[in-house]
Amino acid sequence: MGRTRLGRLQTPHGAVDTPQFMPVGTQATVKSLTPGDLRASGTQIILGNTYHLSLRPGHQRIARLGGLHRFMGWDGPILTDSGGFQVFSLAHLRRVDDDGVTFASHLDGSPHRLTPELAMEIQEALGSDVAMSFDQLVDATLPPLAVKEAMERTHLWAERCLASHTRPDQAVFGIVQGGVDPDLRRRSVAAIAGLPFDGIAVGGLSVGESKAQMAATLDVVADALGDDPRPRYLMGVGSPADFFAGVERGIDLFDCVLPTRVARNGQLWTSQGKLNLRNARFMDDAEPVDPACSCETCRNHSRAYLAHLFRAEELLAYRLASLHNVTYTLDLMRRIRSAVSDGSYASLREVVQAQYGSTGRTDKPALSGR
RNA sequence: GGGUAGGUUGAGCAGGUGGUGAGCUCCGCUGACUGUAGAUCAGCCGUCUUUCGACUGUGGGGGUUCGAUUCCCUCCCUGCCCA
Repeated sequence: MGRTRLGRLQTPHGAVDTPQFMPVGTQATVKSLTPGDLRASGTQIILGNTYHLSLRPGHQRIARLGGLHRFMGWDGPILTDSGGFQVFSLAHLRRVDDDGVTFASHLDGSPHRLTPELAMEIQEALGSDVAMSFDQLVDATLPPLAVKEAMERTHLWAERCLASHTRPDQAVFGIVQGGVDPDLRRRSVAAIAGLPFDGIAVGGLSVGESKAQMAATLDVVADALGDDPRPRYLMGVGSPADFFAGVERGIDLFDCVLPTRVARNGQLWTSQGKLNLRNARFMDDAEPVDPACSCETCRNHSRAYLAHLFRAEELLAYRLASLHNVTYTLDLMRRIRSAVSDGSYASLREVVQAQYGSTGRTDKPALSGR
């Protein structure tokens, strides 16, 4: 179990039990799910996005309408990403300089500037419980010099984010970068953890590197952080198996689009592994998606029904599938928390690994046992 | 009954005026998806073969020709117009 830990994160909109998973609601909605659905799934905290919401509908508008919580009807905690991921995912639509990033809007091509100061201003206007520092995420397989340059820029931007932040009721998390290079990662932890952030995020992972590289990098970060008490957030992870790799290395928070995205594409996560409900074999399957699940989808509907809805491209397919996958994921996190408490963690990991594959061991058996 | 336009691989089409028709879109099958430009994308989708490739296929039958999807005859089917 290594560095596994349990905790509770306090925010102005409620507490969050950790380790915890945050469904992603980029555009002020976790796609296809209502706040009521999220509550029913056990969701405690969700994500919003600086870049998307500033472009549409505009952060000032959201502020005028009472802030992001009120705007979207979710009164629980919200963490907002800074737009750093879009520096990566919209690489062909942006230009980076030391001061910030200029995007050509993915909506209409219009120029849109994002700097550390603007990213904080937008997040303060949105009123999220946790704001993320503006960082530069790069492909870990880029030449070391490029990874180093992005990391150093991230460090400078981190200081500017803290310097410009004004809301006392909003936490700010810093982001560690440095690709998969152990030395860069250590330097990045030293730089970020040395600043008065409220939490420390690990960025730049799950972007194409191997499972082994991710685990090894998390080991390096965990070692470098030592007994730092602040919440630790592994950004963009992950799959059922990946949660174990993170939890064992001291991660408290995860977010990922995977549960909702794959749900919309017909992949359902269950206690029996993953199912692709578009497969012909489910057309006559009267079983619930997951007999072990008590979500609305599994209580009331069959695999055959969902298989039909997907084929017919009925909108309900996306909601029922997303509701189930989010429920499954949050149930899994809850099971992980209780397994850590009662000592059954190893057997839980074994079961989930068998269903969803390896969690990516490092080449050397680091952090085995306790 | 007369006239006219057609009949192409599950569906809908493209093409083809005597010399290699397996091209498209659906449908279907499978896979992928990790801080959401994603209810998306990719592969396959006549038969055989892992691949290369080979073979078959333009409504049926017949004819002309070295060679027919193309030209001729005939039959069948469909739409429309006339009676």
